[in-house]
Amino acid sequence: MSSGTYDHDAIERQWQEYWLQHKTFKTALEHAKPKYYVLDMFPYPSGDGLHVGHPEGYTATDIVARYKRMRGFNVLHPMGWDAFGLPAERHAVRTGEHPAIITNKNCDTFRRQIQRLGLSYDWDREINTTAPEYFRWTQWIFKVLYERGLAYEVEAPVNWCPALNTVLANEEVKDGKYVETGDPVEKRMMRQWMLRITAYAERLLEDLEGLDWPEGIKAMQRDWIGRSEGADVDFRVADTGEKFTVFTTRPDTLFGATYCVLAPEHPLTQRITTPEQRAAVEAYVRQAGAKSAQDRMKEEREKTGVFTGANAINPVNQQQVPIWTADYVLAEYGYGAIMAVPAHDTRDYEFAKKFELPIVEVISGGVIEQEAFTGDGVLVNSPLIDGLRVPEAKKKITAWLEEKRIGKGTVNYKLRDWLFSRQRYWGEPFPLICLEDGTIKAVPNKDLPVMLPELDDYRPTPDGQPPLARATDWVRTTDPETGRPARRETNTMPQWAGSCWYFLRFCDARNNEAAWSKEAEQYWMPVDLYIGGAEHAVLHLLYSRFWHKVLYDAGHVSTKEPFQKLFNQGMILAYSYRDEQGKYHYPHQVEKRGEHWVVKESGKPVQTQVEKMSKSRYNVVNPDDVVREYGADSMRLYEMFMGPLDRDKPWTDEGIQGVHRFLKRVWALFVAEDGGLQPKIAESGGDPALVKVLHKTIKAITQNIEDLYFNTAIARMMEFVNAATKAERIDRSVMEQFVLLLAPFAPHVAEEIWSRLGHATSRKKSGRAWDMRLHWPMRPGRNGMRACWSRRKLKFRCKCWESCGERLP
RNA sequence: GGGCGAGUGGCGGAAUUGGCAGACGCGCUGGACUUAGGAUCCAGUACCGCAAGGUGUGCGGGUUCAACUCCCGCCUCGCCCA
Repeated sequence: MSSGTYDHDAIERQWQEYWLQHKTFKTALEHAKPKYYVLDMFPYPSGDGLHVGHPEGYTATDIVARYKRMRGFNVLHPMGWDAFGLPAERHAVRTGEHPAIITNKNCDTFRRQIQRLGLSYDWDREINTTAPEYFRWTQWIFKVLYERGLAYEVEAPVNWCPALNTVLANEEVKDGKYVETGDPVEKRMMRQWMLRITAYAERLLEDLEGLDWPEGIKAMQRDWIGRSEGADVDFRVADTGEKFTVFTTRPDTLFGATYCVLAPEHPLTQRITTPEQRAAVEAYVRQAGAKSAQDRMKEEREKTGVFTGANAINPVNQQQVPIWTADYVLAEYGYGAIMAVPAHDTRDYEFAKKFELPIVEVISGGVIEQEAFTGDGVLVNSPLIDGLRVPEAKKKITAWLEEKRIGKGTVNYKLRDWLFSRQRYWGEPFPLICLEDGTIKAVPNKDLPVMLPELDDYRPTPDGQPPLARATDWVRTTDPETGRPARRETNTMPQWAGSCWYFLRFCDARNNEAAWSKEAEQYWMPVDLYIGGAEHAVLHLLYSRFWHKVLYDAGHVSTKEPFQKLFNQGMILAYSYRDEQGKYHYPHQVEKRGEHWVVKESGKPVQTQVEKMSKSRYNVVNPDDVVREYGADSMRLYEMFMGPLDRDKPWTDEGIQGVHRFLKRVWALFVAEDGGLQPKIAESGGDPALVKVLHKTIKAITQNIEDLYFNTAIARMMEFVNAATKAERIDRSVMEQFVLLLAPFAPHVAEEIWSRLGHATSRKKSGRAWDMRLHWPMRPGRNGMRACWSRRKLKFRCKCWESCGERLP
């Protein structure tokens, strides 16, 4: 290829083919080099293909990966597919086709699209969570959890969606409906596998401290874990032998407790109800069962509840207070029972007002005739602790309760154990069997993976059993130790399972003997930089951290935390055009006339706004189209140039044209119309001013990449090109260093120019040729303008770095 | 209601250490390329004003020689939690 025009398509295809063929980005353990592990949140390969949102994070990590390689790091930069999941299963239910077929097809599409972006992944490490050689180890890790007592079975109330015949997670249910389809969801008791994540609550909270994560994400995790200090207090039920325990964060307000509330599901609720209240309580309990936890907790909701007829005895003053049942108290939180202090708790206050229950002030400072006072103040009406302020009062009353053995100081967490089973086909089977006597046994490691059975019909059974129950021959098995008959577990794991440990598999992705080798894990972990969307702020990141800590305790990994630095990219939005009837129009169907946007054909006015991309808004940008028209380099550059990585920002076609023009100017700066080098690039005698510009550019871009400020890095390159375009004569060495700066951002055009500059890249190792992928330009040291980037003179290079006042890699 | 974040030209954004506000790009205006321009190149472009000059970083106050940046109070938007 020696054409003088910038043929992005030919250039990009040529280099992509070269990289793949030569496995240019294949990584191996190299103990002599410092390592850098840069990871993307791997995608679910949906049938829609890649979205322009995906490459934003991928490009950012790719720039960092390429840059770190140039700085002498051994870089682990892998990609894979989080491929279990509901869409493929729905497709299977509809068509009767095995979900692996559509899944693999989608993976192929994603791989092709991702490779077309020139991302420098080590494809020899590609993984797929649905591959038996992968989920074999997911099952193995489940066994680690199981054998450490962290997996257990319960009959639990679950969100059951009759339309889908499956259980849903709490976060998948809103207003009593499945968020995806709007199908109604009800509570149902069901045998479920749970993971004891609550056993790790304290450590999950504590270890957030040392992580280089956005503060907002840490705050969300802290909030999710929801640690609160308080006290367990025992209340006796008057005239019975019964008692119940409440958890309160405000033991200082015990003297203000004027009633108690049991959750409708609390075992005592029905037992203590007096005959005259029975009918009302039973009706109420039935009603409450139909509501979701989220709905019940809503503050703006009108409080409801029923008196049980029974009274409790307040342990601090022996006063009798009525016991109510109300759905604003959840069975799952604390003990499903509270002492109500209407004077100092907003929800109790509303409840007391509505049902005319007494309100007793025990902390001065508010106007309790008007509203609950939740602030700090001085205790009143509380014989043991009068005159103290809230924190001291808490301490003193807690000590008193402990002394009297009617309570104790405790820590409570909002975090619940993790509901880990799904009644679905397309997930990892549990490596468990159940003997006839009910004993549960783990499948021996040598028999892993437990494969999914082949089915003709992927629906649940008519009586509501999971689809796996259809495979009767598969379910019926024998205990490998004793030969006795046994049954397989028919639930499967949730989609989160595979993504909880994929970063470990990448360290040693082709290992058939173990999930990973100790050597590889110790070398590569932890992940140095993890980039992905903020939608995984809590669940994926918390679940992964939990598994990692379990693996750490079991001696399988050497770091307490998996992800040292986390960064969330923003969303890519797009302009949408909607007319007065609310109908959306495609961007090519509208135009701007004067100040207003109208539909081209009809002249009807449309409103324009920036929104999330979606098919229904007619504003989706397809990466394939962008790459075809402008090339992968332009796409990469534009996604980085739009604005700061962590911010939401709108896609515009003019914007990508702008960076495409920039690349054309870069090309023209090096390549003359006849395809030869521009004559103004000379061995010596170039404009000395440009050397200064170059050094400023090197400094700025180096720092910008370290800080992930890619938009300003690109602006600096544009400034350099503007200056270089104006110069009459430029030193070849200056131009060469500029190409190196460009390379992580627009690798195809940079490699092409590099080879046209006479460097045959890694194709030959003699003469001028050295690998541009292993050299980052540096500013010169004190004693001169000579660039110091010789690979052979590593020592000299290090010295130079120091003289620049910059840190060594 | 609570927490976090943001508010700068026509637009995306820069100034992240208190030190020339508006880098860079888009758009727009004018010009060149002896045809065309949705190609390319050159010049201009915060606002008001012919100009001299004046005004400007959501609003109101404050600290400072100096404030987009720090402090206090408010408004708007976004996200998360309730």
